[in-house]
Amino acid sequence: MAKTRNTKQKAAVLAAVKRAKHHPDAKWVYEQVSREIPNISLGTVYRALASLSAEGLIREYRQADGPALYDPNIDDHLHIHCSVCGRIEDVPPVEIPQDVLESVRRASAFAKVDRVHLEFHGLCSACAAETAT
Amino acid sequence: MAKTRNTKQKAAVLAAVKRAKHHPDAKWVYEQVSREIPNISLGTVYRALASLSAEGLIREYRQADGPALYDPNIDDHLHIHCSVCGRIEDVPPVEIPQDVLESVRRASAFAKVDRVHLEFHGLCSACAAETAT
DNA sequence: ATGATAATAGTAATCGTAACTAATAAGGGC
DNA sequence: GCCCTTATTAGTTACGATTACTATTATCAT
Repeated sequence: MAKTRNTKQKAAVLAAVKRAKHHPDAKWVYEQVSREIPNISLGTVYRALASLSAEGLIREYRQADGPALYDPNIDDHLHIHCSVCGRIEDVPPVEIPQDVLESVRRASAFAKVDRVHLEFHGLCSACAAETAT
Repeated sequence: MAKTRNTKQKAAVLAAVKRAKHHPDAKWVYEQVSREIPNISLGTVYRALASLSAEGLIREYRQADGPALYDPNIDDHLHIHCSVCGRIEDVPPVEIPQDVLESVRRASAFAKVDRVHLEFHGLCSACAAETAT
């Protein structure tokens, strides 16, 4: 909610993430934006990514292993990771039933359960085709 | 499956994790084991933790943010994180129905879905009591 | 016991990210 | 359009977690 200024750096970072066909990390974004603004600082990219995420224009996806990824798709969705090549695809959201959440809450003696992190892992079709040979 | 040797370092690391009442990280284990083996190397702790995890004697829990945690409980279970204090509790496993997994598989055009990472976030009772005041 | 070699201590290196600081540039008011 | 305040930047250093490297030590099959 703080008044944030429009800089060409931030605009370029946003544009780079939005045109990404995958889930880029900060390094990829830095390389992209560097073509346009050769002396941009890596720190600026990190700051822009954080602020764009906070503003809800992109989504930060903190994977368990490896760097944070940034997602041009801000609609509610989940991810599936290929355990061979690391490829990540979007999938529609999956709801955990309320009664299941309630049983988790009771088992843990927590006051409430307000967020569920759900991610899928599998084998993408490309890797499946390769392993088959 | 490689022949692994029994060293007092590895035994001490295993014992430290097993007696932990929480989900310790490598640093905590290092501090614990250092009392027993003062000149143990941090690298040795990391190596022992990795090898014990590979042998299935403990479980590695790679959280999205912060260091990897190690779990003395090797039974199938999940975790719930308090978003205020970071406390982590074990909870019983929750199954995702096969038809849901199948729809995820179809949506992603993956060949198969073989693993689901599921973690809960909420407010633990201690933090709830504190916020209430 | 002894020899091959896995594991160790100690250290340096790597990776992703955050923090710092002086210089720059948005953008609101005139 | 021109200031002026101050957010943002470039450039750099620092940091935490982890891995890699290397010479030395210690396990364990023979």
